[in-house]
Amino acid sequence: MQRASILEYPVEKPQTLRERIVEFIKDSIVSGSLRPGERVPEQEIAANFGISRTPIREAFRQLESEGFITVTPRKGAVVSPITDNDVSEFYAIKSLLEGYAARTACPKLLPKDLKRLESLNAQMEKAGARGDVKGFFNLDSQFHDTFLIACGNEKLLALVHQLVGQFERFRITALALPGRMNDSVRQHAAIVAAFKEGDANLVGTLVMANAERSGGLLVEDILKERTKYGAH
Amino acid sequence: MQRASILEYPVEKPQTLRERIVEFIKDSIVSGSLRPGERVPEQEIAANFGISRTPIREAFRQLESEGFITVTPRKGAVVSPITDNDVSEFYAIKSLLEGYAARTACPKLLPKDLKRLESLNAQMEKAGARGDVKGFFNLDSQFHDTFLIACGNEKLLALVHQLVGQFERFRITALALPGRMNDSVRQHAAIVAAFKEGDANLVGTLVMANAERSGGLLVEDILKERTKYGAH
DNA sequence: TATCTATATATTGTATACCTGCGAGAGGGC
DNA sequence: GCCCTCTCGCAGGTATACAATATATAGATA
Repeated sequence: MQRASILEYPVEKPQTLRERIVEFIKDSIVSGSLRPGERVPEQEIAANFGISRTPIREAFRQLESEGFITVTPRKGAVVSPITDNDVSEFYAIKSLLEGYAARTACPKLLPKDLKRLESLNAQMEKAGARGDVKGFFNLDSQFHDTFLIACGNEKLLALVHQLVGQFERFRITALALPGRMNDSVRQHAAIVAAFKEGDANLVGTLVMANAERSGGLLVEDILKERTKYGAH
Repeated sequence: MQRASILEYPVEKPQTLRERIVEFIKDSIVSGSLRPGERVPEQEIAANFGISRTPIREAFRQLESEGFITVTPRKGAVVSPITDNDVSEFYAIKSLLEGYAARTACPKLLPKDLKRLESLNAQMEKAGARGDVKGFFNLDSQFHDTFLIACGNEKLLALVHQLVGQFERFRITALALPGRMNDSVRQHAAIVAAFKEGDANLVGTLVMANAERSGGLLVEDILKERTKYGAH
């Protein structure tokens, strides 16, 4: 946690201090400047931002509910550690939810949605070519949101957003694996084609495969890294 | 919100005031004594329990993240309204997640799990016969938890628990519909039989059908009630 | 009479101070 | 020398006080 003035941090939306703190800590965790297992003392944050502990404690409650930190009464908060098993479980759920969304969205997609999917994938191809992982990531999110929104189940959309938000760091890592972006572009192309055909079952299967492949490669990579550096 | 002493409320687990407040408000919402759309003023709760607003505000953050209340900055908290559309979306997701869990759990179920499922369903039949909705509900939850646990995806289990907790009130209403408990017992029997056969796909389909039927009947009932009492 | 405005009130957001429980370290006893 | 215990300090939990904002109400003016 670096020194910072809360006044200058969020240029946009958030109104209350609590909301700003939530955003800041999420960013810190997702970007890796706060590492899993690391303690998050209220006082330190309060001092660094020059505010009281009250909004910070409220932010902690929210972050705890969303899975970013783990709070033990009378002991304090730590960044929730995420294991390879968590990652594996996450991708299984993402695959399931997105697969359903895609199947359901298939007959509902409008021509402009199809155009959008094609356009996004074309941009992704470019981003992949220049190695722009972050750019690719944003486009990929929009791609998936397209059919998550079109499926019409808003609760499902919210649920997926909550999940992917928590695992953002890992999803970016997965994209950065060698060849993964190009691979993903090919999968997306197949998905768009299936959408055009109106083959809902095929679309569902392909979307699930897309998630499972990311998950599989990432878990493999995590296990490899672990072996390299020795156990835990 | 009635007068009560926080000291006497929870006889068990919770340690901090915040946790007790969370439990209390959840119970109040689920039981219906706090109605959707109703305001939840911090001061009133603080006064009724004889405590300060601090733990209550923290409880609000948690309840907000879990979907029980909606907080608008500088305006306050209201119990989240739930529409028939929300119910419909909820059952779609429950069906999906539990269907997957059942399919995955199928080859993993031990003989004692099968025994447990049979025993639970037998108890449900009795509970249904004597019209014990609450008892049936608890048994039903255990029935579903059996394969949710066995499927091995802990995150999935937690997700389903979070969802069903939020919709508990409606699920009880669904069970109380005429004939629904007997109907459910029959569906459960078919599910157990499919588990014994080891037919994972059939199990998944039956579990999904079970959820969808509850959801369908409930939404129908909600719409009927609405028509009876006039719009909104 | 209707509408606009200003003031008052109620409620939430934040800061500060105090209390309590847990853990680390020092001291003494075995 | 080792272990047990007591005490002190730190960090989180709660209470209270103050600041800011939204809503309601009352008054004045068109």
